[in-house]
Formats: sequence, structure tokens, C-alpha cells
Amino acid sequence: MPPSPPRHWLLKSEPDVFGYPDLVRVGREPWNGVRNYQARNFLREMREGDLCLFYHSNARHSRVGPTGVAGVARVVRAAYPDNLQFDPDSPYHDPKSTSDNPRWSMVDVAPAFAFPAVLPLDTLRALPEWQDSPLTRRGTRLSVLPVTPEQFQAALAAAGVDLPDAHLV
DNA sequence: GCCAACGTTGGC
DNA sequence: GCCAACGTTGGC
Repeated sequence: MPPSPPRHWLLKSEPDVFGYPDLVRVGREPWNGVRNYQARNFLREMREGDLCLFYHSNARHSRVGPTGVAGVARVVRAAYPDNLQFDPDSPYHDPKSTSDNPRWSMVDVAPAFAFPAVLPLDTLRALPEWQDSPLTRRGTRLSVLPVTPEQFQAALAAAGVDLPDAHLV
């Protein structure tokens, strides 16, 4: 069976806590602390090489621009057990999770390329490809969600990213 | 299995 | 800071 082509996702993060510049600074980051079953299931579907839009939520008071997509991250390790679920000192500790049957998963991500400027949520919402996304539907709070190839390309085009260059990364 | 109370998310 | 929307919890 041939390997499936890389798929696309969107990862939400509050830039005051951990923004795209932080990802660039650290180079690689375990995406832990996801405690929603639907989001966890998406994490488990991720494969190495998948590309993720890095979304800044709640960025109004942030120094790194408006709420929106700041760049693209790459999955560099597929899902494995989230370390924080076993840490009693962590707010993400889950006493009901056992090491032989971990409840929560994480992936590792690394920066792929930054957008020239944050692509604002308003702009994203206006794109026809994004009309039907959980991101733009009100009331959705998923922190990890799938993105179609059309949505991914439309976001890059709207951000002014040169596609051939993007493919070289 | 129901559902009210509660906590969290996230745009504004 | 507000609050609507949503997921989870726990009493019954």
C-alpha cells in the first residue's frame, strides 16, 4: 500500500502562552495538553510530514498580531502518549489515565515556514473554501481540526505565500 | 440514562 | 471583562 499523501490540520494556540515565534525559538515542541476526545482523535490520525496551520487564538492583546494563522508547522513525530497526563503536578494530569492504557496523546511539531504576516481570522472567514470549516462556525472550540487541501492552499494564497517556495521547505 | 450545574473556550 | 456555546461531571 502506498503511503497516503500528507494531510493538513489546524492547531490552535494562544500566542500569550505559546505562539508561532515560540515554536521557531524552541525548534520542536510536543503538542501536549489536548484534553478533548475529538481533538485527540485527530492527533492520532496525524502522520509525520503532515502540515498544520498554526492558529493564534485569543490574540487581541498579544504582541504578535491579530487572531489568525501565523505560519505552518510540520508534524515530526506521530502520536504517542502525552507526558503531562501522568504528572501529578501538571494541570493536565489525568488520574484516571494508566500507563498501559494512556488516555491522551500528543504529537511533536516543528516550524515549517512563517507567514509574511498573520492571516487574520476575518480574511480566512471570507474565503469561499473556509465557509464550512468548524473554525469559522461559531461555537466550535476544537483545538485540533482537519483542513482540506483546498482550504490549505487558499490560506497560503491569501497569506501571500509563494507555493513553489512553500513546497521546498 | 437524564439533565442541571459547572468549567472552559474564544471572539468580541 | 463579557458572555454564548459547548463538553464534562455527578446526583438521581
